[in-house]
Amino acid sequence: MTEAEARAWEAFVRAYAATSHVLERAADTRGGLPLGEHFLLVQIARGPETGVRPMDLADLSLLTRSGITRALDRLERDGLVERHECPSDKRGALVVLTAKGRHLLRRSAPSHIRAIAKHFAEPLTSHELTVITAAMERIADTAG
Amino acid sequence: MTEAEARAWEAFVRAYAATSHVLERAADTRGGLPLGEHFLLVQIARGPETGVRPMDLADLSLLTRSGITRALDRLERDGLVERHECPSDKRGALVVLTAKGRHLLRRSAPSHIRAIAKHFAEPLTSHELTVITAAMERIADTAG
DNA sequence: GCGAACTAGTTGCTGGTACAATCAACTAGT
DNA sequence: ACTAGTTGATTGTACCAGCAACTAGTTCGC
Repeated sequence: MTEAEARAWEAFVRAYAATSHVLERAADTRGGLPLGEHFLLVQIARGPETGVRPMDLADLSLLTRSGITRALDRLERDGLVERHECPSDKRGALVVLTAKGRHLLRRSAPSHIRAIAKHFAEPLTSHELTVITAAMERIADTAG
Repeated sequence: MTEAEARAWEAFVRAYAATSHVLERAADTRGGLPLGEHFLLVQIARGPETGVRPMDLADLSLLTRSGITRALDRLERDGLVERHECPSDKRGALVVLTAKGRHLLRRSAPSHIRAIAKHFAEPLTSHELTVITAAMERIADTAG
């Protein structure tokens, strides 16, 4: 590994730590959803009407299967999602947003988006944005 | 925020999650140091001979002050670092590597570096590497 | 069909992190 | 020097994540 690569890695790690801390705090002070839960709800909202399999959520994937279980427990306890039985596979569940979950997601999204724009996107040129998107997707796919 | 920005953010988060998981596992199976502790030891090794202030470590910064305290507790318990009194400010401590810590860091670094090269740097072109370094450093500095 | 291998999801346990409160030491204003 | 306010570091508490072990349902090979 070259010196330049090491420097890139360190900058990458520090950038992630800095932005995630800032966003977490921003969400917290505005009564919004924590980063992880927001991400999860977005994935569920994007999925088919019939629901999303927890396993697919794990693959997407910031959490392991057990992490998904606990996160869904919390979201279900708070009435934001529901688990339904999967007709084609009785082991599995189908997770869907409740009306409350959909509503909270819509209400929480704007400030979340503003925070990302301010702390992540704004410092970047459009060329950097393009390059970063391609590079990050490649990294995520090869590593994941 | 534009669609492109949202996509960049999501790719960024997923890339971080994927690489950090892979590296953590790689370090674990080879008996190496966990990511966070490795990072911490590197920062301490880089610092002045006289030692590094825990607060500076927190600023660098993947952990809060309290996180640094616990992490240093573990490292000190394992004999990798020592806390000395700071002569110029008696509230503070000066953290230095022990011989054992220096040795373990040297032994752990190569596989760590190989893993970063393989899962982070290798998928990138040199142009991407340059762009990413500059962009990530800017993000880390503006957010942190 | 029927048992073996596999997969989806959950749970006990352990370890790590943040937040808030606290203590001690430094700094400035009087 | 005395007090007020700030800063470096530590501790109590609660929460969150991963691993490994487990249950239940599915699929494959014979």
